[in-house]
Amino acid sequence: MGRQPCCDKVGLKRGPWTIEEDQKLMNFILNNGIHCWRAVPKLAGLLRCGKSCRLRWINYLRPDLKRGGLTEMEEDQIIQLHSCLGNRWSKIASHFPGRTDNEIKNHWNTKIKKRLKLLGLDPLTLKPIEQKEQSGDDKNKADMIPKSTSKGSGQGVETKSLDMHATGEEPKSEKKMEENKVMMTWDDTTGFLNNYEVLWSQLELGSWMNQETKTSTSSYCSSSSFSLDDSSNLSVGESSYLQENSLHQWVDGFDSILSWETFCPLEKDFSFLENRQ
DNA sequence: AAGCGGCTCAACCGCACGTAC
DNA sequence: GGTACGTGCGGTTGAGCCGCT
Repeated sequence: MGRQPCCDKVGLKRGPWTIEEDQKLMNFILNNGIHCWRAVPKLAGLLRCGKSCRLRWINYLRPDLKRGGLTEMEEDQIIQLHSCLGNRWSKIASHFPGRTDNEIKNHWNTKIKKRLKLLGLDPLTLKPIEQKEQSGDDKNKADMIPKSTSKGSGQGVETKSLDMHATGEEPKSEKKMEENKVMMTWDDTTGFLNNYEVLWSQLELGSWMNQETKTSTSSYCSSSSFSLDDSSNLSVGESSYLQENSLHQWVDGFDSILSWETFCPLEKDFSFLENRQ
């Protein structure tokens, strides 16, 4: 069969977005909402493909984006979520309101992965890597390890089965099956998280993860983004659902026609656009 | 000051998925 | 059920920045 390209690439602009393009896109979305990404560039007067517009909006223009680096606590949560979900960046990102999958993916690949390796842990499985791979200088390791994490390296500790870890290497045809494994019921998830906490506490690694942020799963679960405590009357699923929905509602809200004047109070959120060269 | 190498992150690409017809 | 289409996702790339020599 073969799929057609998402757009006719002939005559379309690529590469970095200009301020004018950003403003056109933002103006259009804020005034008209998002109905069909494919139609957006045409209607907004942009020489970009819909995909490119979507990416630009999600990763950069969305007013609810959090700016600035990820905190240590967020990093710890990412590590834990990654151990559960594997490279499902969008799912991981859904637990961090205002963060994008791209941002988290980049952060993982450039920083967290490196840090875990220096700790002697396989970033995919969190299992200890062979000793020989650890021969790097320890001084640098110490620099990479957060102050709260310098307690232990997890060396020689056999991690119990964390088969739910996606290795990121399984064939995509098995994705569905894998999804079924990961998409546990929320009750299962809660149970898993409890077990996971026990697991962490058994690992020396757990101790460094827990220290400053108290990010065993209990604190992880009481974080703002994945809260059991904050929404004690809600199941984890419900609270997570609410968080995801808040964004959907936010986007849907634009369907009810937001004028540029309405948008003006948000101006400060977009000041970065003017500050760019 | 210039050259170099490593790092970061925005953006692209290709494939998978969901859905309408 | 098969096909076409729009969207989402994850992997990868490359330009620009920064620190070091």
